[in-house]
Amino acid sequence: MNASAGHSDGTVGKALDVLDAVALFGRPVRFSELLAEGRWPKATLYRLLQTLTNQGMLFFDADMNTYTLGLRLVRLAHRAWSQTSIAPVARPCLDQLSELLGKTVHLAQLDHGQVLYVDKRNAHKPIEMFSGTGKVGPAYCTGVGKAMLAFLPESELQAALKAQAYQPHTKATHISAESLTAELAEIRHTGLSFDREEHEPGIICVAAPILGLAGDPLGALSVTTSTLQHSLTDLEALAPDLQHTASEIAARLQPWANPIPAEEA
Amino acid sequence: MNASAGHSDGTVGKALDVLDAVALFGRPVRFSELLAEGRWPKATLYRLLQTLTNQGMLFFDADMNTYTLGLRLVRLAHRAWSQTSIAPVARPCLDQLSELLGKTVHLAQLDHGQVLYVDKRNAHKPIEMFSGTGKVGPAYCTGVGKAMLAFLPESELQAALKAQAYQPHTKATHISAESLTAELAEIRHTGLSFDREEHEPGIICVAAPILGLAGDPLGALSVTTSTLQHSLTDLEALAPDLQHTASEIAARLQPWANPIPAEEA
DNA sequence: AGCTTAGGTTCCAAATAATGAAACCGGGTT
DNA sequence: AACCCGGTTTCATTATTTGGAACCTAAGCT
Repeated sequence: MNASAGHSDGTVGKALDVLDAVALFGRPVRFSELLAEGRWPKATLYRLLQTLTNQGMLFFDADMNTYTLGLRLVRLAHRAWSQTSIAPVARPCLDQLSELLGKTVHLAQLDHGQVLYVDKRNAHKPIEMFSGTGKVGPAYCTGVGKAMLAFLPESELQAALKAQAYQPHTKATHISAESLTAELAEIRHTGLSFDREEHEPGIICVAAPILGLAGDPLGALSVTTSTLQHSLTDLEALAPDLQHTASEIAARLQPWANPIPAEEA
Repeated sequence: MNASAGHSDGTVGKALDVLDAVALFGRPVRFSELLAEGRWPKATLYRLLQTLTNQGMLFFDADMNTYTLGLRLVRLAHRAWSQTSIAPVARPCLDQLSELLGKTVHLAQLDHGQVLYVDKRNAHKPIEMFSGTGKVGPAYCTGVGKAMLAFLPESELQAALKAQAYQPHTKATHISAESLTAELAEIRHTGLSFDREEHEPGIICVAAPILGLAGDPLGALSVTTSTLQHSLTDLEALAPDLQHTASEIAARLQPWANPIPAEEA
């Protein structure tokens, strides 16, 4: 019945919940810390952790008595990354764009109506690490999100629109599918999408979709800044570079679009 | 009773095996393709896939009737990556070294006696994508592998030595724990490890370990080239740069090594 | 059409694995 | 010594998993 991200089916579900819990801590966790969440009985949690550790999904540091995400997961990570993400292909383009503009650049994909950030470059600073990438965000109130929604085929768009939360993060946030749809039409025309402080006050961005052969959105690219530093007009001036990079990425993605395995063991 | 295979404990184990199987395909997989592996009975595989899909670890494309790695996995993957892999921390250092030397550079970690490549930079070419990273290789016949083995504490070393396959990939490959152990002693002295065409004919490399506070191997760094372009002596000349970068990475890793949470939820 | 096959899906009783309260350890503290 | 705390193990009970076989379809073939 409960379809939300909870305790739905089976042992596997619970095990994965534990995995999530460990991941969520973002640092080595002690057994008791997880137990304190009160989500699992002692013995059950213990066995679950043991199983996951045996399986290499978790790593147990015997010295500290702590659990961390395991190397098997890292291995899966690479596979997941290179299979479901356009990031590896887009990387050089992102580098280039980032260097050219010297601003914060995001690369995102759409998944089940939500935005998944798959890569990022920070303004000049000596490359902050993975911050942001892997995070999931809303589609209806972000530049990249809207850029992708705008080019979704009708059936998928409807599903995606339904999946949005329409929470008023700021005064500018779209709070209904209707107002959003109106803007999407415009985005479809210009091929450009703006975040006008719709997600966070003071934060604005321009985004462009990365389109496949069939005009379907493969991903989106954005440049983010704050109202303190730039205006929307400033951002609009960056559009050509953005769109150029977007189409370059699209071009690199072409061959991959075909069903060509082409991989050795 | 069944303790032979080592894995396959419980339902979770099987589910994760299925996950691996899907990941291994490297492309959308049909139910029947997985079934054809003969590893699971029909109904069982079906339910496992369903569970994993419900859990978001797999994504099911209803049009094509295919399974792919799911969003939840991708999210976990990123966490795993940034938490248990030294790659994010080492990234800028790798960039620097790669630019300095203009050669192929590898970053690896040890996983159950095997080498896991976690990052890579290719010679000058505009950065070939993720090729290699995420791959697992042998420790006994690679530069990075030996570099890490050499600094393993005795007990772990014994376990790791046993885990090696000692397959004679080339004429230079170590084919026994004894000859390998002898070289490891030398590596421990010099802090430098060579691959003298032990894995692939014509391919040589220098590697240096990345050592933690306790002298334990956190990972290893290598520069690879071919005998057509360079000699071992050429590579030896790069040692200082290699080792400098290795210790720089080690230094960046330090704070993480200490049991300092110092982070809010 | 009729007949057959292949890819998926569902049933159900038996076999198995998960469960969790409670007991148990080992080592610090009071 | 008695007590607590974090972690580990036991064990009878319970619920889930299991997988052979039957069952759908939607193609393919004669």
